[in-house]
Amino acid sequence: MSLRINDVAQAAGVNKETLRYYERRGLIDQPDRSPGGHRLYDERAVQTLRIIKAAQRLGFTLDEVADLIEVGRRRGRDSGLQVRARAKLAEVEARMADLTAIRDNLRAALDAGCDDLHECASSNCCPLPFAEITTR
Amino acid sequence: MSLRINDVAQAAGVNKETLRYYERRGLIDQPDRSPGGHRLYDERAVQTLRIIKAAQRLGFTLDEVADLIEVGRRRGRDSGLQVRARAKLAEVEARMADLTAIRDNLRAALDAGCDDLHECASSNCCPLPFAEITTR
DNA sequence: TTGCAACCTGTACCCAGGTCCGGGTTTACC
DNA sequence: GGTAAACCCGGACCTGGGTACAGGTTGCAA
Repeated sequence: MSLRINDVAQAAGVNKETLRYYERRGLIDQPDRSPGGHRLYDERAVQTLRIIKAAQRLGFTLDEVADLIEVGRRRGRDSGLQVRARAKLAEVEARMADLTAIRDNLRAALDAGCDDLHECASSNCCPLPFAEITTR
Repeated sequence: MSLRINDVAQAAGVNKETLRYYERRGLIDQPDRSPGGHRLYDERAVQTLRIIKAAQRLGFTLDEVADLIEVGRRRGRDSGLQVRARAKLAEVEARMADLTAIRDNLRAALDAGCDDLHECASSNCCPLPFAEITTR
């Protein structure tokens, strides 16, 4: 009653190449094999994929997901998920602050009716920040 | 009274390889050359670089910047900057909405005290969205 | 005139997160 | 037992925005 790579991929909504890729990266366990070498998965593989995808949607990279799975394995109190989620939250908020600044600049450019970057760069009444390059 | 590649790069706060790269990509004009083939820039090159960097900070890709410069060149009313800025604003706002959802999920996971992804995935009281994979 | 910094070209490499390809097995069904 | 679909593996390729390197000129000054 085992699943083959394509079954698992479809059930989890990913490409089957992605499973082999995650296996290479150590994100999912090496599955059993048929006598001829074909991968044979069980239901838990689907769940693991869902977990990986959920963590990615929370903004974790694959390396971070691998780490989360690793610490989850050798459990005891505090798997570290809380700590990592707090750090990731701070990252996400920082990224949102960046985007907020970008959005405000775009809106300012729209409100000011900016229509030519060269003109804006040479007149100093344009709201776009042309000078702040070296400071970032 | 011409500037060499390193002068321009330093004035604009970028790597000099970046100038050659932008030249290859058609973002900056081919500069004059010395008899021996060294690039000779004028002041406008520095301004162009600043414009490129400002546009990047507004979230435009290099291809989009190339396009903005191109339409800015053959002017007439409406360089297209307004239209493009409006579209980019919509993109930025969509990205912010994504990040808002991510942030809210992270906060929910923190509030719920989630500590193990496998446990969360199998109990259905966890606020993390494990099922929404195929829908995106 | 010699020495060395700065420059030239073309190409390879970096990051992440996959995707695709080719040539060769294996499995499943009729 | 034949055949087509599914699978195997290793490696190349993709996007974006650069950066690094090798091996060969040029520019400028002491």
